[in-house]
Amino acid sequence: MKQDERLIRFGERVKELRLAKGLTQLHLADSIGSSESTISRAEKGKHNPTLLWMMKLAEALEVDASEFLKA
Amino acid sequence: MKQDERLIRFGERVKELRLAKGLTQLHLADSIGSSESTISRAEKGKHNPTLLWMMKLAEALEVDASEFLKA
DNA sequence: ATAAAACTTGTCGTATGTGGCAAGTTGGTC
DNA sequence: GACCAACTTGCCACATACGACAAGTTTTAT
Repeated sequence: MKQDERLIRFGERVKELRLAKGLTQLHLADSIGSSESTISRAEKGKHNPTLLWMMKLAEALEVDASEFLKA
Repeated sequence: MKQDERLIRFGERVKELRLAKGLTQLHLADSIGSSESTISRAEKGKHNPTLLWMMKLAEALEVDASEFLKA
C-alpha cells in the first residue's frame, strides 16, 4: 500500500486509542481475530482497511468507529 | 457480500447524504471515479468498502467521513 | 400506459486486503 | 552487551473490493 496522508492519520489515531487501553498490537490482534502484522501495517498507514475490519477494531477498543475518522 | 447490519446502516447513511445533495448514484460515482453499481451495492449494505473509498465519497458529499459511522 | 431516468444485480478481471509465518529491528531492563 | 518484549516487514495464499459492462427492475413524469 502506498503511503497516503489520510491512512497515516488513521493509523496514528488507532495507535493512540490502543495505547490508551494499554494493549499491545498482539493482544489487540488476537482479540479481533486479526494478526499483529496487519495491526502494525495499519498503524503505519500501509493498509487501506475495510469498514468491517475497522468496526471490529473499534469494538475491541471500546470506541465508536467514527473516532478513527474525525477530522 | 453477506448482509451485515453494520454495513446496512452505513449504506442508509450514505444514501441520506447523497440525496441531501440531490445527486444520483451515477453522478456521485462519476465524481469519484467509481461506478454506479458499486454505489448501489454500498447503499444496500452489500459491500464492505475500504477506508480510502469512503474518504473519496465523503469528499464528494462534502461531509466528514466520520459522518458515515456515527452511532 | 408509455417512456425515460434511476436503481439493482450478475459476472468477469485485476488489484489488494488480510491472516499466518518467519526474519529482522527497536527499545527497555538488568 | 545480553535478553526479552514489542514492533516492523517480506512473502505467500486466499478472499474480496471494485470498476466495467450488460440485463433487468423500479420509480417518476407525462
